[in-house]
Amino acid sequence: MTKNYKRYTVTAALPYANGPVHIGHLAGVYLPADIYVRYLRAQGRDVKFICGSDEHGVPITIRAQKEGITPQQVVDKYHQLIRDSFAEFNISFDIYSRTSNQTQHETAAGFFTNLYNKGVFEEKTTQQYFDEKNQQFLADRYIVGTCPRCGNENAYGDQCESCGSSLNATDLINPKSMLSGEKPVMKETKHWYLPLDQYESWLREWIVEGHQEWKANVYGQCKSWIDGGLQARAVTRDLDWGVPVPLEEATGKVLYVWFDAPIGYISATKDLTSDWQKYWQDEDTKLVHFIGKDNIVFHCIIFPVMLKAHGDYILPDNVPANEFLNLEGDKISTSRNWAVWLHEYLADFPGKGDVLRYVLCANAPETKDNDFTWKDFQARNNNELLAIFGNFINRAVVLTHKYYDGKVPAKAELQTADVMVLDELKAFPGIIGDLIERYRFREALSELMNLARLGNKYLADTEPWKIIKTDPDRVKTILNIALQIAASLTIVAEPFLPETAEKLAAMLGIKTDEWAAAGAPDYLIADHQIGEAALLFQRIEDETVQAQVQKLLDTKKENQLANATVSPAKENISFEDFSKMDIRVGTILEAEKVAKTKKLLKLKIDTGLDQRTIVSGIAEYFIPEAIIGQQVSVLVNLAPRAIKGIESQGMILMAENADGSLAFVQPSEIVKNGSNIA
RNA sequence: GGCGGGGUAGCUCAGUUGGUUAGAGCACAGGAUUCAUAACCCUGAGGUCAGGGGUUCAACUCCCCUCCCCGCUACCA
Repeated sequence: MTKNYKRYTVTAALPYANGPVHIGHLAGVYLPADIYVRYLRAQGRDVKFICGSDEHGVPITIRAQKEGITPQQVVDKYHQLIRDSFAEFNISFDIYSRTSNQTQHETAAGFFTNLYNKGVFEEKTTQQYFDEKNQQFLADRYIVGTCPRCGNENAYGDQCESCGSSLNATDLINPKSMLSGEKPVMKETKHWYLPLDQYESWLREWIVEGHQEWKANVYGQCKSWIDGGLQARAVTRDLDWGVPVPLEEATGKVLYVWFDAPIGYISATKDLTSDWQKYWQDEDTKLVHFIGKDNIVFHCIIFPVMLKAHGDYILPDNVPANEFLNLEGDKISTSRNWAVWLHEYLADFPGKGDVLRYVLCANAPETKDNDFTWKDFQARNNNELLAIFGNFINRAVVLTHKYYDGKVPAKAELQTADVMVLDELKAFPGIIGDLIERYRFREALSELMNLARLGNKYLADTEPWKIIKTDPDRVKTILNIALQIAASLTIVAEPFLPETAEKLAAMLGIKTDEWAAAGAPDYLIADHQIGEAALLFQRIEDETVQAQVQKLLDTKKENQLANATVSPAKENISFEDFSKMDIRVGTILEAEKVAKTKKLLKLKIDTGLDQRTIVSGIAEYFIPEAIIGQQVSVLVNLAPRAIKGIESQGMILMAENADGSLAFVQPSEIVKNGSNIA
């Protein structure tokens, strides 16, 4: 099973260049990848760490249009921002490239041509919606219209968020382009498809049988996709932003981003070294993709099929995907600005990159979604990094200076306690390294802290500050061993906390880059001079984290206000049209949640005319018991409709806030049920 | 709707192929100590392992059902 690889190619998911990166990106992908790579390097292994910005695709063109700039300007801006953020957190890519560059265009086009010449693709001509005003085909996501199932007027071409049904763009009533607001027309277009279905049995053999060691979330997803049957997927798209399809008949078409992006790993490697083929085409190379869970299908199914179809490439040995990180109980969301942005964190906490690395690794979403809170951030800094790690180093160094002018004392005869501690010390690098190789970074970090704990306990048990008065020679041994622990800590901490390790190495006068030296009982030789004690970590006060929480709440609020756009007025209607609507005041008599739905309440309403049942999508904002007795406005002559098998006879009028929350439209004082609203 | 992951101590999480009294860190309580950034060290309390049923000598672990959270369902880590 375990193969002895000669070298490693490690990739981290290409961040999409239409926004900055936040703690979720770091915790989910870049930090674990960086720890893995730093560890491999410290082991002296041959490794290339590859990443870059993903700069193509529709969302970037939309963003450019919104901001009134070119797509290139959009990606230039975010490419730099993202690259700098990673650099500041010491994510040690060997190259951070980008998919809009020349190498990528050539590589991706060449890859396509290779598969095309092999006859891999299927060609299909289909009808798609086309925006005549903007002269472009529309992705399903960019078409809005009325949902044929529930009547929601803001359903997307792929899904209605009101009733949850998944749709085809052609199902929508009154479709409109989100780009121009115009009604799109159907137009014929030809595309090339990657026949994933033809690779099903191969995928089954490769993953379902061959990679049962993959993480449960990854393996489970892959198996479910393969079992569920795969479909051919278009690899081209009608768009002018991307890698042009290298065929005469395909002018105006580009490669679809998911085909283009993973090839970015290869082209980035080309930009890094002329030796790139060794890292992609040699069976002795171990390929590992670090990604988030949303990317599993691309890295485990689609890209491997591309590589397999090409034939010259190796396949990933593992794809350690993480789950998602939440922030203070809510999903991280770029559009809602609910995030801790990396560039902002560093502005607020200069020099504390390692603290965030520590916290995000200790609480990484390795097996399930996790929550980042500022309170936890503070606690981990103060109670763990500072109290256990920093404090141990400080004690050892301060005592050495106090008794021996900062010179490492020589060991005398060892006692049982010393031997036991040295034995434990010896075991740590192997334990931690093994965990890293198994992608269990959280546990590896916790073992790192246990090493610091070992040091603290050793000092507490041997009490050199007491013994110095009675048995000074004994103290020499104790401090020698304490410093050996500190030295090993430096080395094994480097993958996790590179800045701290560097400071520590400077303090102890050692190097950090030799993993093999960690755990040794005599790494520091007698009389070696160490530097003055400097604090590795500072206490983080309550006010500091409170300010961060406040900042988060403020930006959320500001963002909400900014987003509270008023939708444009609809077309004029005649009085007759209006008077067709029969709106009455009614009272809610009963309310209960519709089983197995998130949003639906089944209401019984006294409309004055009758008592009727209405199903309303308001359950997320109201507790059923609490709304009984309230008066509401009811559209009573809306044609009945079955929702979840219950006939809904009318509609409750609601006012919707910017955040999606709802309020009843109700009379300011109690009126008789059945009163007309006109 | 289909599928995947998860539900274990107040909080964040471990728990390998079913096998004694279910573990760790943080928080909490008590003690000890003063070299150290009010830090360290020791001890303790704290769990119907979401709920129900089944298989078994034995179930957190395997099977079935129910509930809850998250995600995917084909371009937001």
